[in-house]
Amino acid sequence: MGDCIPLLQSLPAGSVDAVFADPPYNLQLAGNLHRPDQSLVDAVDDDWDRFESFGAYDAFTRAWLLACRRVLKKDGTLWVIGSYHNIFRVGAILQDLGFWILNDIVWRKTNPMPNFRGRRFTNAHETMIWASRDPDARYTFNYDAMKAMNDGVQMRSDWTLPICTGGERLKDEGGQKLHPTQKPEALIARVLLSSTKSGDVVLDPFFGSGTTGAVARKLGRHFIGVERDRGYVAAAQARIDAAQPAAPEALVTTAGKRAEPRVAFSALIERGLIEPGARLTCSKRRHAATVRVDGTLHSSAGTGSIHKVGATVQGAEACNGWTFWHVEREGRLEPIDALRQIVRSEMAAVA
Amino acid sequence: MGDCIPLLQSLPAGSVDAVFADPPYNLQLAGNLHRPDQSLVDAVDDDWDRFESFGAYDAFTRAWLLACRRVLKKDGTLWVIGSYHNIFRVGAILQDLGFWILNDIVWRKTNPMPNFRGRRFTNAHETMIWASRDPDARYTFNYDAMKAMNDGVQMRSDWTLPICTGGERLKDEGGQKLHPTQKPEALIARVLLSSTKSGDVVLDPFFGSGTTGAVARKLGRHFIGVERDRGYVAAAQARIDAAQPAAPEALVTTAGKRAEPRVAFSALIERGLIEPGARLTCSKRRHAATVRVDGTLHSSAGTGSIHKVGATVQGAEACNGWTFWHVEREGRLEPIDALRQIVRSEMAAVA
DNA sequence: ATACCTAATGAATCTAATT
DNA sequence: GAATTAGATTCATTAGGTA
Repeated sequence: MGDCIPLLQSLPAGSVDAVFADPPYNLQLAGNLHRPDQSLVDAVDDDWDRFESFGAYDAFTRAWLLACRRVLKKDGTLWVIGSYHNIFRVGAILQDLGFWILNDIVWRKTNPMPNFRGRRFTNAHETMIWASRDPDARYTFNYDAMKAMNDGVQMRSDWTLPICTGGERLKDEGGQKLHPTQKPEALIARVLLSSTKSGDVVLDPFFGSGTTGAVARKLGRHFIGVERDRGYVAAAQARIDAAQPAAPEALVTTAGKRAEPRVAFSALIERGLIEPGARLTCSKRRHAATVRVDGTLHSSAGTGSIHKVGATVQGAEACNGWTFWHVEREGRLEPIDALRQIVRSEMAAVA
Repeated sequence: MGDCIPLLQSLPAGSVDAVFADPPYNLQLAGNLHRPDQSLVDAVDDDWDRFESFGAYDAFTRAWLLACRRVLKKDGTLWVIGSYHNIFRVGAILQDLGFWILNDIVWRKTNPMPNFRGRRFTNAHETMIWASRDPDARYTFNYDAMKAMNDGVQMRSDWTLPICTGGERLKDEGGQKLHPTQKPEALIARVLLSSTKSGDVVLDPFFGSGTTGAVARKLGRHFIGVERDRGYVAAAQARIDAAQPAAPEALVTTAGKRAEPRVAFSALIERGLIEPGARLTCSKRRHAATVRVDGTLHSSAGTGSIHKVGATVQGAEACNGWTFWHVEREGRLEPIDALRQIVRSEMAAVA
């Protein structure tokens, strides 16, 4: 328990195989945010996430990265997770200190918080940087384990996982979330399975609710966790005591690919399968509509999605636009559903 | 044709709506890479991607970002694409210069190059940063068009698109790829559709094969492209000349409620759609108020606009009175928003 | 036991026009 | 330029209650 920067000085140099760090993001939030239903969003406004300036954040970042660097073995690697608020600064400083970036990994959230005001893209991911202490490090990468986890093809730099909710999310006595930024165990598990060996020592300088410790114990790794908050330390200890070391294969969560991934009509335009301005008709050419650049249809009867316009022109309540609308190819009318299949086959490899 | 940093000085300040930049990535490749079948990977080893140090790359980055910042309108936005080699440095410098990050966007490649040596995760994505010139900018974001493109739900910060191959990839006389890092048109199209309006001016300081220009022309945007290499300039010019602008009616994209004309509640009274003295209730008849001749509401909780009284009776901070308040018509409760639509259609007929 | 409805919530740099 | 007013805005998932 304590501040990681002075505390890490007490550890011997070159004693740690890997670092996983989830530092403050420096969110710089101003004012309150409400959902459309008027409820207040519970923001991360803790003291530990407040910094006076980018300069202050940079100095903090440099200090903890240097402290981690000292305790890392020469072939060790370091992971840092962050968002666009801080990850660019962290990445640049880490390069300046001599770390060598091996990959940046995107955590795609299946269930992110939406953008309530409709003024930006839904912030649906976070970024992790994986770096070795030195450019010539002989780091650990369990290539085949990762490939096996990914259905027999190489693990990519984008990982699709849900955020930490439900029973996994630690609660306080009042039933409220114990820690504002608890990470899912599946995320840390993939980190440790990819870049550490059984028996390795993993250091987490911002231990929080102890996810790294719990996962390390389950996966047969040793860990060192540093945390300033007494309450978090106690909760983490209880959590880790309750964690059962499990067989690794039990932790591998198969992603459960959806049988038929959803395809937006606009994807056909983006793939060049349909041109903006193209004319769609029903199978008997009784109804027609024009394709617009954003993937909506326009007809004299109205404007909207392929389904909505299909329903409108027929005077029906609903319509499956994929089978209703056709496009002329080589003199023949073909349902746009056939084009959707082409996109699906491309996406299937990625899902 | 020329170097963007001096060339941008000749443009008037505040003259550009958006910047899309695909700068050198500073890949720092050493030695050759062969595929498992012994074939040589055609690496990006061009002179323009060589920098002496991180410091040299940072100075270059700061210079072109500053030049772009000068020519951007105050409400303009800037996009930069990069990989883990350079994007952290670009992002940090951009923040230091006062740009305000709006999103980081992950381009997930459906068909990335595999990792041939099996020593890292497949590098399957690139990162784009979208930033406004200033924190308080009133930037363009076509929220409803993006939502329409994404099958009716908010567009997320991760976009899944194939890399540029096949017929779209420009070739030289020898049939070899003309440019080593040509981006797919679908990627740039989504950038321009999301954050620019028809008729806007888009600047690309690293024009390369002219993808930004070709897409801008197709989508009815103006563009300025700067490129040092004479060969690329010629190829880009030919490509853009061949690009067909989309039909104007296809360019119209989905606009939401925000784009519709404002209607004062008093206009409903003036048109006889609501009588002074009429009783309004919420959808569950839990709250009620009376309409006064000047278009204000009166309830036991207070008096004022439809929005203010709606908020007051609920004890909420804000309220959209148009959707909150209902009026009884033919035995059924109908939101007053429906009456607003009648006024709007009358206004449209006159306009 | 199942289906259906309502409520809650998550690392968020979250408005725009008029007075 | 500051203050005020208008009014637009959410997705996936879990949990719990009711029919």
